[in-house]
Amino acid sequence: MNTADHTVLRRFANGVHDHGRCVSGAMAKAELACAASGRRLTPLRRRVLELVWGSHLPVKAYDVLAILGQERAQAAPPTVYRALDFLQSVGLVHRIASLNAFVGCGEPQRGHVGQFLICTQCGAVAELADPALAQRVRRSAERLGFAVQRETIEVEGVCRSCRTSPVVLGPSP
Amino acid sequence: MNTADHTVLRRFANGVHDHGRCVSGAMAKAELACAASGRRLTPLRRRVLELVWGSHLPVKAYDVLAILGQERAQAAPPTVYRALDFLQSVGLVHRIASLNAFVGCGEPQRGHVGQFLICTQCGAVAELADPALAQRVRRSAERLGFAVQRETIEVEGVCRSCRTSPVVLGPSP
DNA sequence: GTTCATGTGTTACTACATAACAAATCTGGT
DNA sequence: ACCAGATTTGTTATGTAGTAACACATGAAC
Repeated sequence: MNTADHTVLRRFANGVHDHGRCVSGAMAKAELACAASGRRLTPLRRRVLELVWGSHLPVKAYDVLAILGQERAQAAPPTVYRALDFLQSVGLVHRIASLNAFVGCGEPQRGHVGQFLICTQCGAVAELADPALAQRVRRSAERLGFAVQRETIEVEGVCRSCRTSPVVLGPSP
Repeated sequence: MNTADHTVLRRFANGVHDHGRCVSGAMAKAELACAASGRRLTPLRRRVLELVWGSHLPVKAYDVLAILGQERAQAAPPTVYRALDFLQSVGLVHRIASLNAFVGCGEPQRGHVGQFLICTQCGAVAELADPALAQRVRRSAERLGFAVQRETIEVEGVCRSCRTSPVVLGPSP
């Protein structure tokens, strides 16, 4: 669609799409990623990952907990947070610090620099992987003698579809 | 000290320094910034700003509350959060999302792109203003049709002084 | 099949943040 | 000085996010 698409790890859910395919694709990649690293994708962890992939919106831990609680009698905060910690450690989900929420990762195999675009209109989150940008951050920090371990870039703004077809909340005065 | 120093809005508190001057300087700038924008720097807000500037480490809201509670009988969470909201709106403090903590801003008058270096060893936070980097982020987002409103860049790593004189927690085995 | 590591259940708690309304204080106009 | 409206602060209560600690269960490895 444009020249930078190869850097997009996770798209905005613009327009109608078969979200079931998003989910099943993500689950398949998750199986592979876990198998490759010898980690166990248990039923619980699998289910939590599915719930995080429930939409293209970031998902709150306690929302996951609420749904999980309907499905199994025993579900407490640690149940969810432990699963999320695991999924993060394998690179299957990311935590968005500015939202206290989680999103599924579209490309768990690739490096994770943590670049996110957050639409303030529809709430959807896209993930980028722009190595040049990451490199730019690294150099800027290293000029000050700072050794970078992890970069978090969270950009708020309005996504394309919300710009072209903005949500109207009521008649303008 | 190096060619990029003009981009440093807030330094790591490396080595001994007269922190009283940091604070008094910040308070003077705060008075100016508020006067310029017609906002009121009340005694309460002033005191909260001083407490945030208490060190070069990020400060938690409830730590501010604890100190404030010793000084005045009436101090509840809203007391602190309202003051912090005000100070943020004037650009006098920043919130570090990944830490749930606050730091004073070294240059309230200048644009605030929100670029932070967080040392995982000593906990100190530096603030940068690298317009080229901000521009790079903006362009990367705009290629996807995304209109940037606010950029948050929080980089974890090890600062220069912690690299050169690392904190030793015990004898190495 | 016993052992050890890993995963999950359970209870309790700590930390972070805001809603809603009441009281006090400041500001500008007369 | 006085009043009216706006802003700031006090107060109570509640909502939201995340973790500690320990018990129990399950899996893999020998």
